[in-house]
Amino acid sequence: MSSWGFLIERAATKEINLPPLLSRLPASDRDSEMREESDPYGADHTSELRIAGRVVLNVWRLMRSEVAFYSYTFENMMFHVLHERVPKFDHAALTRWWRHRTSLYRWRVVDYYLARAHGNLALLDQLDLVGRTAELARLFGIQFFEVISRGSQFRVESIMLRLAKRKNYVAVSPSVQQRAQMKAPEYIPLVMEPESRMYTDPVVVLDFQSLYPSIMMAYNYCFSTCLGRVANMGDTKPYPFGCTELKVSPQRIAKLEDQVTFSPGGMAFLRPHLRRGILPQMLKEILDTRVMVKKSMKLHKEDKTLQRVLHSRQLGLKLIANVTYGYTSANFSGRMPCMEVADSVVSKGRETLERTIKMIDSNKKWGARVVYGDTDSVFVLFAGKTKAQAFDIGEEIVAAVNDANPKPVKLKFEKVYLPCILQTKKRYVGSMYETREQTEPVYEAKGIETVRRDGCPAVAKMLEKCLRILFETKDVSKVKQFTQRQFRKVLAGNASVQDLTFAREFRGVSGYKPGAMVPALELTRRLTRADRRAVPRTGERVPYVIVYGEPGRPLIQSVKSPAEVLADPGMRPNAQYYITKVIVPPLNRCFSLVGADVMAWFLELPKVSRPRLTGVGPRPSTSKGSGVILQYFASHHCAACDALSTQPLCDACRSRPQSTVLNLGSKIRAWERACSDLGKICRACAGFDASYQYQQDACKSMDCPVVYRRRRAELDAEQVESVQAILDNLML
DNA sequence: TCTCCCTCCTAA
DNA sequence: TAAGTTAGGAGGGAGA
Repeated sequence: MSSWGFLIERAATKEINLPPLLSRLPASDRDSEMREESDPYGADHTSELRIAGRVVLNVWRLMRSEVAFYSYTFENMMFHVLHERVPKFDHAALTRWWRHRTSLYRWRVVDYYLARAHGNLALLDQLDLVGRTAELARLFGIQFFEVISRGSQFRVESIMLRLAKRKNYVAVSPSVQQRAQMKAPEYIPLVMEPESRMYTDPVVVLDFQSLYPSIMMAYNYCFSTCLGRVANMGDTKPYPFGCTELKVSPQRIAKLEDQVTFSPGGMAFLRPHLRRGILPQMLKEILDTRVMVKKSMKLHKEDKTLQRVLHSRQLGLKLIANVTYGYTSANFSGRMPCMEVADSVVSKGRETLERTIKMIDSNKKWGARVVYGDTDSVFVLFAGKTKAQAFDIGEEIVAAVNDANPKPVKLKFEKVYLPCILQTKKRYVGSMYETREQTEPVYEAKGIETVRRDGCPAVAKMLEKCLRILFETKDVSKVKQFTQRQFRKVLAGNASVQDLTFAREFRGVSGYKPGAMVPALELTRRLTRADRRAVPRTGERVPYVIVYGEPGRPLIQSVKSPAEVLADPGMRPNAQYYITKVIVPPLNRCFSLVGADVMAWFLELPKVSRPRLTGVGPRPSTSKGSGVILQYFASHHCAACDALSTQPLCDACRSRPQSTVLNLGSKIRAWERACSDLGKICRACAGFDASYQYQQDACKSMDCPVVYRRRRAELDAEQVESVQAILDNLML
């Protein structure tokens, strides 16, 4: 939007087709182009820009698949990846400087853009993106850009087909119709419904290492070894198999009698001595290589560069092993799916897990009980046992289970939770010990709001803090104390707007069903009316805040961008909404399990806490909507004590002028000091000297907490004038 | 108030 | 033109 995209659009208005000129084939305008926003492919995937003979990297899109953040703006990435604060100036300021007579100002613009160009390269460098992509390309035997632009099916095929070719196998290429006619899967992985409560006894987590790949290896499951359904055995005619058909004569089947195994789903597979499957062989090679790579990592501990290369290599190998199963079950987009193989893997995995659970539960000696399990893991409760005992018996269980399963299926001791909360399927949190020697536990959460990015940061922070307090002190009253303090902060309007900002991925203007109520879409529609280039890129995370609105109106009308909220003093985050709808429910989902009611804690708070008054005295409203909002929600407050009042000062404060004068004076000083201090920090960060005084040129970064606080402080300072007037009257 | 549908994000 | 899978919880809106 602000680099090549802008230049190309700009050139187009001058009737210059820029992309070919950037390419290695300037004469051909066919292979270099910018994809349209409406283009279903490309826009949401790699780069919207295609330049012949060059690899175009879209840095933020790469970052998006690389790390999980609330926002992927340049400034936010620079801070979280490189721990560097960089300013963001708006086009107006940059234009003003560029047109300025003195070169000092013009240089500022050049510096600004140079810093961005360098920053992009520094980000790529820091994450070693080019190095790792090249390593994956080597590993899978595909091209550099294909690592980015193509999916995992391509990678699996690249490796699998090389093996298959040696054995003279040819892969089938089913048509779309054939794929659609394939049988539906019949098995699903086992996900237990946990007993939803807090566990104060040790809970041991055991999981199977690479369960699906090891099952394929252990039982020789592969396209090339599958004979299809037992029910079809003996058919003289071809019977359905995968996307196509299979024909094995009854005579051959009879001969094979002892040479086949059956999956729980009723599929027959050849034993490995008769024919070794391609997939098992491929997986074995991959996992053996991974073990080798890990060994050599241990050998070359000092060589940092080599470590990095080896690490990404072993990660790539793990990745490819895990998606091999996905390749066989890709019934929507698959290029060669085979439900018979995929279903067998799932059914065998399920059977393995069920067998494990039965084994643990039925062994009285262990005194253990499985309380939860998901696909390849079991959570084992040791009621009344110590942590040390849990480690001992856990190891014993692992050994016993491994004895009962063929190689390379392997159960592994993962960790002990003490204590933990199991909320629902796929949602739990606990204090984790990974080794016997560990004395300080590590907080770990899965699936709950502390690890999700669809709430606002305030929820994640509060929930995590509350859980830590609970785990550390086992004292719910301490949690209550903390929670109520935070509620008061939100009610008083003292919470950071940044912490109350949601961010959701934008799917494109045409990416939603008609009538879908989506904040990101609603916001985009409104903002693009002012600037049609303001449409977010597909996949970009769009931030928004919920402000006070008219009662009874749908929530969607209270969706505002953080910039709008900061620019308009009439808008305040909707404290009621945030507390009762956003913060309390996730907290309650945890704390109702220990008998607490967070909503009751909130209702206990005195009702006087109200949204802070934004305008003192008569004050022109800066936007059309704010008048309405003020009318409904911001009743007038006393400038000195914040109590409700129709006058600028309440009767109580007017009756004791001396203390009120002091109070107002110190308020003004505090606002001005905050404004000036925060301004200093921002100017230093943006590379201005101390004398620089133009406020309108200030940094506009929406990802910087200092900028947020500064802009709030500026709004407070705007009140100085009216408060000063009240003060003057009082003195008179 | 309940149900259904859509959207979003995470676990495995 | 490309696209690994399913399970699962949760919130919001519309309509019964």
